[in-house]
Amino acid sequence: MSQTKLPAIAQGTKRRSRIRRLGLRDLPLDAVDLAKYLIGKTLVHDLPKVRLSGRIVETEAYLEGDAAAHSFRGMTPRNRSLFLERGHAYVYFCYGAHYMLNVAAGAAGIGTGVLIRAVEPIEGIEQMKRWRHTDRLLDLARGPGRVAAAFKIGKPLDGENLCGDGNLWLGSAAKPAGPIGESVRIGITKDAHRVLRFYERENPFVSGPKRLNA
DNA sequence: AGTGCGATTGACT
DNA sequence: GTCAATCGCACTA
Repeated sequence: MSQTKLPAIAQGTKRRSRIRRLGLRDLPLDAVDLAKYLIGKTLVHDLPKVRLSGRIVETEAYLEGDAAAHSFRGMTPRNRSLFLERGHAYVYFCYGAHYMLNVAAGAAGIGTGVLIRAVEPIEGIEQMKRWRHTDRLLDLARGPGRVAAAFKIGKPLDGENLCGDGNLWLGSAAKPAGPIGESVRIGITKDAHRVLRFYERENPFVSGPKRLNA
């Protein structure tokens, strides 16, 4: 009796169970804690024919009373998803060309969140290459606009609950996160001195200038 | 109704 | 390294 030949479906089940969906209770309440917590966790987008997934390797926190946060001047039609309970997606369109994915933080009514700035691709790499119009693995999801493009994230996913049973979700870490680095946030002009950017050190999929990634 | 600008990217000197 | 593209939205009037 051979044990080596498992049915394909059983192998698939076993492989998939390495990553479990994160629930609301898994997410720290505080935006800074959440930004650090998400490093190393998995971002998954299940499309009809393919699963896109990757390790989150760079994040930024946006807080209450933070002039750089979109919520600074209160709720508007654009930023309302940022005020949802933690774990919801806030997808924002910027520079006339790029979408960016945030994970809302805090309780409902609090406009804080975490920007996903870079992801190390794991599954669906061929599709990501096609959509991103590049074969360079390192460039697929290095930068917030690229993350959204590689993972096919656009306005329709704004407000999605990433801790529910939807197609876009957060998963546990496939591999534990390495040492976490900190720096100021990239590309902002207000409250620019605050150290609210977090990344996995020595990971080549992290964006940003070298001086910030020491 | 008009204006300014942004949590960026890709192309180019 | 520099720089233009591009457009939805918030703000002013």
